[in-house]
Amino acid sequence: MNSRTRQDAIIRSLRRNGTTTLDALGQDVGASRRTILRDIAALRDDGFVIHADRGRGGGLYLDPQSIQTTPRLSVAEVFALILGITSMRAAGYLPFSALADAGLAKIEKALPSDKIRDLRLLLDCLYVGPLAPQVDTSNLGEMDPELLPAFETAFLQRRFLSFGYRDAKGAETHRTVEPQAMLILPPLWYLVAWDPARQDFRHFRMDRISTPNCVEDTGFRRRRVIFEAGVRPIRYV
Amino acid sequence: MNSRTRQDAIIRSLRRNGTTTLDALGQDVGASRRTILRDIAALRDDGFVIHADRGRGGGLYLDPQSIQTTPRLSVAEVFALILGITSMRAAGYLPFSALADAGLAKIEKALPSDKIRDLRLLLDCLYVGPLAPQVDTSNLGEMDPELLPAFETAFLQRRFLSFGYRDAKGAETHRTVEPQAMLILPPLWYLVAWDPARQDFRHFRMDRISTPNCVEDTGFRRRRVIFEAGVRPIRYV
DNA sequence: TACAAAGGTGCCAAAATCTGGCATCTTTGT
DNA sequence: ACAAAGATGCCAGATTTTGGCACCTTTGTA
Repeated sequence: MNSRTRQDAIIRSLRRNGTTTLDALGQDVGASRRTILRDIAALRDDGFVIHADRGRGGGLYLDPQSIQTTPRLSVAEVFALILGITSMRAAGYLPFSALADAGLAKIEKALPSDKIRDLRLLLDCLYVGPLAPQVDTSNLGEMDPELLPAFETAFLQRRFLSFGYRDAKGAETHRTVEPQAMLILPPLWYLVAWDPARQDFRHFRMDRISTPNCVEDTGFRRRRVIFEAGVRPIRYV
Repeated sequence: MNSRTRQDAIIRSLRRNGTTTLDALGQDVGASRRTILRDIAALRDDGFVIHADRGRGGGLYLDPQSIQTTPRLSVAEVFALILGITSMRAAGYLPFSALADAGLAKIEKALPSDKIRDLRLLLDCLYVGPLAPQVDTSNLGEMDPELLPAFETAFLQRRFLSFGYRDAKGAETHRTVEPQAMLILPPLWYLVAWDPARQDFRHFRMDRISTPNCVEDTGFRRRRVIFEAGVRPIRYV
């Protein structure tokens, strides 16, 4: 059993038993006291609030409120995710039928780890607050058409993109990045890109980007028929 | 560098370079040829379609179409997730303001792994098809009120729940599970529960559940003030 | 107040896993 | 025919994880 699986088991055990002891946990998940302690430290580091009472009659238990304070997806957000997918599908946004009758099966498979920790966190407490009757998606936002040509070239020819950027604090910087995707968080557009200088993905608000232009061929070569025919269309939705 | 990070680096390198060789990849991500091969095997196992041409003039490259056939979230679904969250918030569904101006920051943090593989997959190709102008979330579905009392007791008192279940093929089974959450995938309700017999989480469509009742105290003990005051409210939204 | 039971920490050796190198095989363009 | 490129199996070394131990702190109770 790897450490992730064991940590999931610990969370389940805590949920199931309410309050337990280190030794009982060890018995339950089949690991030593020392390992359980290490895992609990890791889980706490991950944002799980696990209370521990020392002394005689002490024990370990999950904080019922912890879900609201973890850095993970909040319950409401996960719920929104699921509802989001479903309603998008219902409205014809999604050409796929992956989520049809399978319930959560696809979502389970889709989430990065094979066992869904965040869904498990969701399970801890379902409270989403009052629901409004209708989702309003008007004003999805628009991209400044002046930016389009440079972006289109960058994406289609897989070139680096260079531009000026004014961050949230108003500081002006110059970036050269590998454009990866365009995202809309209505009403704002974002460029998602790999920044080689910072060795990380960064997100740039489109309305803060100025004077973009392509600076370099990234060396992408079309070698196979599949590439000849399959240069992917970039569509700005 | 751990294997996850290295595999991400491999995917990026493949994207950036179009076609490369094992040795070039090894140079790029700083690992041996053998390790690269192992990682590529793992990535393929994970659903990435990585073509390899043997022989002189061969090379490795990502299948541009692969994104549509992986078992992970499709691009459109990830997009729907993001749009879903945002529009839910805009409509007042979410009491939190976590996603306010932070763009994807919260989503990044929230996803199970510290670096978001699915988002990276999303980055590989952004194509969501034509968008409908309006999301329709009417008919969110309702729960059969006859089921409520047993479920309420099961959740509030943390008891096992026993019921008859007719699966998708019409087969009738009897289940005894630990109820974890209620989910709505409009218009359907689901019970999410840990099935001890199967040692896994299972999802049960509410309309396929019959004669539920609580069968056993799970041994949850209220030991601390925090539990006395904090028995979490289960609200059926 | 002493004591026992519970969580917490540091350290080290054993166990498990990961990595790199090597030999060898298969495939394919020239 | 040959060379270049991917694929596989194996093994030893490196790295990480795990378990055991000693010892500490905290706290309810006799």
